[in-house]
Amino acid sequence: MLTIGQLAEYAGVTVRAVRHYHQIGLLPEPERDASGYRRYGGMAVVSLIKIRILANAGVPLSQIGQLLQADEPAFAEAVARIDGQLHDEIERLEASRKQIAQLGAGDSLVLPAEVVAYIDRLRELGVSGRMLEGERDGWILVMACWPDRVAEWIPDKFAQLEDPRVVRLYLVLSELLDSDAGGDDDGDDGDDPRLVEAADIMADLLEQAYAAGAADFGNEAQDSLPDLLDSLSLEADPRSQRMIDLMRERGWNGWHRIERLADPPR
Amino acid sequence: MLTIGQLAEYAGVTVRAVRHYHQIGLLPEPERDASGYRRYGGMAVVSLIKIRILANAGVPLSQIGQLLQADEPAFAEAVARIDGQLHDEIERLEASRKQIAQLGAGDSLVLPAEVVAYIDRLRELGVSGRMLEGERDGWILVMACWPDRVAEWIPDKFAQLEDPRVVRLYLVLSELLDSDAGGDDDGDDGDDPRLVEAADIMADLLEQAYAAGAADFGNEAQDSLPDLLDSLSLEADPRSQRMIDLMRERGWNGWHRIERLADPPR
DNA sequence: TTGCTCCTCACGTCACGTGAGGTGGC
DNA sequence: TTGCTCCTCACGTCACGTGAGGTGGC
Repeated sequence: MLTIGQLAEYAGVTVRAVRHYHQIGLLPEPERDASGYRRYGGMAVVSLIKIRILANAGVPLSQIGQLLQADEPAFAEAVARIDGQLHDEIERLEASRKQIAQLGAGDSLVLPAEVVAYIDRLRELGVSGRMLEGERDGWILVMACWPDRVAEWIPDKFAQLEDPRVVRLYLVLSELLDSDAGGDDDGDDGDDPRLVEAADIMADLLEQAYAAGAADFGNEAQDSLPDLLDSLSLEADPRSQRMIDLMRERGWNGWHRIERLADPPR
Repeated sequence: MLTIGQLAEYAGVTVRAVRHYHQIGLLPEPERDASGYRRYGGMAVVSLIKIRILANAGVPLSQIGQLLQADEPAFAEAVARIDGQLHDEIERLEASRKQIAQLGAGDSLVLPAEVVAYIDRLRELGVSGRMLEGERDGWILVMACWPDRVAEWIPDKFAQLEDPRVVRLYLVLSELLDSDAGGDDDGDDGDDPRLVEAADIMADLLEQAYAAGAADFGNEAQDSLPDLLDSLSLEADPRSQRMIDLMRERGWNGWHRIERLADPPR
């Protein structure tokens, strides 16, 4: 007859696990010897091994008892169900593997291929790592808010890259992000000339789009996405606030949610 | 700005999960609005999505914070490690699938192919389902105790099946098991003739083996396996006790652990 | 005004892990 | 005698779930 430790070893579980199975009534308490030790027979080994097979398959302990009592057809049905769940779980883990692989590669994350291609194109154009991270985070946000619209927007974004001013804008912002957040935070003695250049280009582009009749600049009426993108920029780099101010000076309100200010800024 | 419910929906988690991440410091507490509600920006959505990707990959929440702070090489290394763990987990689940499939098919369980073949052979010879279950449980026990010796024993077991008496023994025990445990438990008024026949065959076989010089009948000195097999039989069917008694009358002690009694039973 | 979301405790769940304090076996 | 196993509470862990009781927003 086996002690609890031997039983546990045969079945490949801990002693505590065996005691736990007793507590919840999954494994019947065996008889005790003279000194109060539990003594197990062969049946306990067999039961415990079956319990572990089901538990390893993810079956809750609360169901294993009934399962081992069930008759042939009921048991076979349950086994088929468990097998299906295992299959699903394996697929979930395989999808998860792909996701973290992307996460490790630095880009894409959960992003669709078009967006990855767009970010890759930016990299080719010389946009820096920090800026690419910002782009990626922005697209993650876009995917979370409007997953269905991304496919429509991407071609426009590619087309815009044909304009050298757009590329220049990306590169200037790149440089800005890479230059560390700049000595003191509060001293506003003169703007970084690159920030000014970025604002100038931006205003220039918007002016042209406005003249061409682009009424809402892709801002959907009640959607929070542009606001979220604004807040993302602000959280990523406080200098975004200054950028927004500069845009306001040039007659534009907001950065991602864009409105033409009718009057010059007050 | 988003409420906690909107944030949770974008990231595909529960509101409670978001609050939990605040509690453990994984996601920073955002500012509150006038009525004390949390208000989130775009950064929170991005952070939450990254957290979920890592959590879904099985990374403990307690590690995710540091992971997202880590620099490129450290992060890439961690991702490689996580990917390896996912790979292992998938393999574990696939092995588990095979095990429960076997469990569903009724036989083998964790048994090696030779044992499965032996049980299949018994089935062909007409051994009943209940008896086969007993055999299987016995072999599970053997695997738990002496996994390495099974391969040596199986050829002998097959060879024994060439002897018609061995087959007859299996069939008689089969019939016994299938006939329900027999009216009253305590009334020992006359043995089932099949039980007597089984004991006779068994004694006959042992006598022959003893005469041929098989000294220890495969019983290893201090091993508990034969005792466990005895206890398994006893637990599976109380009539096993009577079988042991009958064997003792015929000059043999034990059933699976077998000793020749020097003298006739006292 | 009704229903929905939000808030903060705080206990519950699942499958054990991990001491705490004590006794038995070799 | 020492070290190892066994015993029974009983609290801890992990990632939330689930009310409990109350307030704010539309």
